[in-house]
Order: sequence, then C-alpha cells, then structure tokens
Amino acid sequence: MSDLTIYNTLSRQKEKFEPINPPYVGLYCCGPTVYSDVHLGNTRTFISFDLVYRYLKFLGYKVRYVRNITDAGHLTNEAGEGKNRMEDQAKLEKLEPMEIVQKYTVGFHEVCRLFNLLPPTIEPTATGHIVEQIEMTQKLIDNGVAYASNGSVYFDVNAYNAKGNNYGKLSGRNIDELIAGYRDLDGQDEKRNPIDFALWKKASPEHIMQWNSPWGSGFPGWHLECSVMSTKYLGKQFDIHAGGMDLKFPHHECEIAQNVGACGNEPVRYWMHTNMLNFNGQKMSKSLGNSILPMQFITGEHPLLDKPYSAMTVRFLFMQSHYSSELDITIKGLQDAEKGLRKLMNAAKYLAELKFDTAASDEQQDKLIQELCNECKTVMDDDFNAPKLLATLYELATQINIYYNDGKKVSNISKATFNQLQTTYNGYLFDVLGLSDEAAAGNNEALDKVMQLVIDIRKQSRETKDWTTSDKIRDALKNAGIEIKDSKDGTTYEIG
RNA sequence: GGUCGGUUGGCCGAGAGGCUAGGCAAAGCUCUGCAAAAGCUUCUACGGCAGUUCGAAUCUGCCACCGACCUCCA
Repeated sequence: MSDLTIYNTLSRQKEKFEPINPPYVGLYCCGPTVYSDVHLGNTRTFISFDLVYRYLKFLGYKVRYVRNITDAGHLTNEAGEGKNRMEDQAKLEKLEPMEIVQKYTVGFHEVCRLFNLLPPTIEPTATGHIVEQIEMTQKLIDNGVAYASNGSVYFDVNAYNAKGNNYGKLSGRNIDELIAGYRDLDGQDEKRNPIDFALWKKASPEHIMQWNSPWGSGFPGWHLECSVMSTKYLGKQFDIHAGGMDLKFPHHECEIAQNVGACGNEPVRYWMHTNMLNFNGQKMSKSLGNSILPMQFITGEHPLLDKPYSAMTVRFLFMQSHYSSELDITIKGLQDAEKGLRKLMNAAKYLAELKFDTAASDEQQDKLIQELCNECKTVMDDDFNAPKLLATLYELATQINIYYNDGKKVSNISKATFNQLQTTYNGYLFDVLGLSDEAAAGNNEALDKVMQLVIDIRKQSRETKDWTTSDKIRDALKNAGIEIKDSKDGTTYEIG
C-alpha cells in the first residue's frame, strides 16, 4: 500500500511500516491530563501525531486514532501520602474535581480546533474505564507479576523479568542502575522492590476521587489507563503508539510491562516519540514555569511575545522541523514562519486562478513538475519528513508563481500533469500538513463591501493624481491594521 | 554518575560517503506616482584534531562544547 518507513524507538531504527491488519491501522497517543491548561509542548506532540494521522489517512488507510483524556487522580508522590493531583487543584480553586476536568477538557478541545487538529476517532477517559483497570490489575496479580500490599497493588518488576522479559528495553534502562538510584528515596516499605510501580493506590479518606476495588477504596496508578484503553479499543497488539520523549521512561516502559504481563504479548509494533520544545533555548515545561499557553500565542498576551501569532503560524513553525528534533521557538522564528506560510498560501490562491491552455507540452518542464509532485510522497514516506515536504512545496510554489506571472496560464505541461500539480499541492498543503488560509477565512461580507468602497475612492484619487488623499487612506487603514496591496490586477487588502 | 541525542551558511532548519534541500534576512531586478505587497535571480555552510576512502558535512577514533531523560511533564 505504501513505502512508508517509521523510526521505531524500540528498535532504534527506521522500519518499513506494515500494518497488522491492512488497510486498518491502530494509532494510540497519550493525551493530556486535564488538571490545568494544555501547554504548547503538549500541543506540539498532538500536532505531530495529527500529521501522522492525516498522512496515514491520505495514503488510504482506515485509521482508528485513540487519544485519551486523563481525568483520574494521578499520584504526585507515590512514596508519600499519596496525593492526588485533581484533588490538590480542587482545593486550591474550591471546585469539584470533575468541574476542573470539564473546564480543562473544554479548553483543550478549543485549542485543538484552533490548531486544526482532526479529532481522534475515540477519545476515552480514565474515569470511564475504572472497571477495566481493576480487571487488568487483577489479571496481573493472577499472572504472578503483581501483588497487593496494604490496600495498594504494585507491579512486580523482578517477577516480570524472571519470566524472560526485559523491563527497561524501550528506554535503554538498566534495572540495577535504576535501583541504585532509588536508594535514598523513602517510603518504599510497601514495595518488594523500589522500581515496582503502583497499579492501584489505596486512598486516604479525604480523597475525593476514589473507587471501590477488591483491595479496598482507592484509585488507579499512573500508567494503567493507557494499557487498558489501548487494549480495549485497538486490541492486544496494535500498530503505532505515540507520545512525548519524556514519557518513554517510566510511563511507556510501564505500559509495555503491564500489557505483556496481562496479555502475554508485545503490545505495540511501532513506538514513536516526539522531541521537546524550547523557548529561547530553554526547555518549556510546567516545572520550569516558563511555558506559554497556546492561547497566549494567539492573543499575544505574554511578556515574552512581541505580538499575537496565529495558530497556523505556530503549526507551520512546528512543521518546519522534524518531530524527532528539538524545536526552539524564538520571536524571529515566528516572524519567519508567518512570512513563509503566507508565501505558500499565496501560491495556493494563484494555483486556483491558473487556466490550462492547450499548447505544446515541454517535456522537461512536464517532467520537473511530475518529479516535484512525486517527491512530496517520497519525503513523507521517509518517517513523515514535513520539513522536506515544505521544501518541495516551495519549489512547486515557485513554478506556480511563474505561471501566474505569465498571464495566469499553463501551456507547457500536459493536462494530466497540471491536474497532478493541483491535487498534489492542495492535498499536501491543506490535507496532510493541516494548514489553512486564515487571512481568507477571516473576512466578512459587510467589511468586504466597505473595503471595496474605500478602495474605489482611493483608486479615483490616484487616477486624478490626488496623492494626498490616496496616501491618507492607505496610512489610516494601516493604522487600523489593514494593509493595502496594489498590484497590476487591482488592489486587495489584508487584515494584519 | 548512567543512558541517549545534538553541534550545518547572518538566522532557522532538512539531509546523511560523490548528484552542493528549503525558508527568513541581504543584494540585484520586475511591477509602481511614492511606498508597501507580490514575484524572479544571486548568495556553496556542515564544532576541533586524526584516520578509513579515488572521494567525508555524511563512516571510525579521540577531544571540546550543548541538551534531554534517570518515579511532575508531551
């Protein structure tokens, strides 16, 4: 079906993509924890896998894309009193935990919409799968790789490895070294081994989010929900599991152990990890407190920003670097992205205006266009190389511009090649990269009519060489944030 | 300390033994009342030192920086 290759974190190399059950593809992405606003690094990951989802669909696969919402309490301090993130935040804001969940879920969806993310086909919640999580915990106990201790249940890493498994293989960790690193941590007395991790955690009475279980009242451990939901909706083995690099250990490592422990087989064929996002050279993270929220880019309301940047500008900036590379956001980079995006969108507009004109086909030109079109697929097949795709689209844009400037007609390539140019350029720009033309979309009819009038008046004054009036209109509009663009074919405007 | 990654032109960023991405900036040009916008053209870089090779930014070794992860995190 395709020549797609994917860099698999598990094997540390690019592998040919072969779905288990083509044309169906199962894709799982670790979703947000909805106890605060989704931050931009998070958004980068979701945009990266939106690209993966879009391209798989573009290739004709039938994709089930599962991205969870983590709305159950996660431990913040497993060894200590067992604090619950949802609960902590609830006390601060004096809200019910599910109110917080609702608030930030709505906010997350709003960000997804702005950044033009396609919705996943299933968006399951952790609290909606408590029963299944209890079941998997029980199964792990039955299979001899988990044990109950003082109302909690832990995964038994040693027992798991004794069965011939290798906890740590995804992230390249060595168990002995890990244990050495835990030596100083306290409160490990419930565990047989410091690297054992919680599947089910006993809740103290003041916990608001807790459920009954065979081990008493409590709540699920950090890593269990993803194992449960991926298995439930994608099967015991599925194609692609995605997430940020920092989830490799321990989260994804634990997921593998839970799945293998419960189901007896390797759960994931291809593990994909996105790299981290920096701002001005520094890692953007919740813990460092330097994160800019996606909405703040759009409103421009942040001391580190000079002005608002549209969601599409940010998305374009992300697409300019490979998902597996670190990405450093700077003001200069945002400004560059804004211009680069506009260039591609202009070419798309020009392309729509081109008329095919039968004439002698120039074999070389025909071949050039065809090769550039084919290259779009070739580069995307190479581990979703969006930056290289953009480079190819720019080359196509140059060809489109040349036609546009040559009387808006295409006369030196075949009709078939012209059709290929149109479907390729639009298909990759809009459908695969998920970019859209915000300037065109923002217009409304009333404003358009007013602007037509203003442009007409200015045109009249220009014809009578009344430069004072024409320049006054131009400057006043500029002050209002509207830019006048004169060209051979007339005057247009753009809201800046 | 352990594990993994990185160092590419003024800036950003792909690539990965010979075919010298692309964007932004800059310069020149076209258009133009001026300007802006738009477009065309030009601009041969890969941390240092050795080595392998006919040939290295790309492979190997050493060194120097930078960063990520190692029970908050995408």
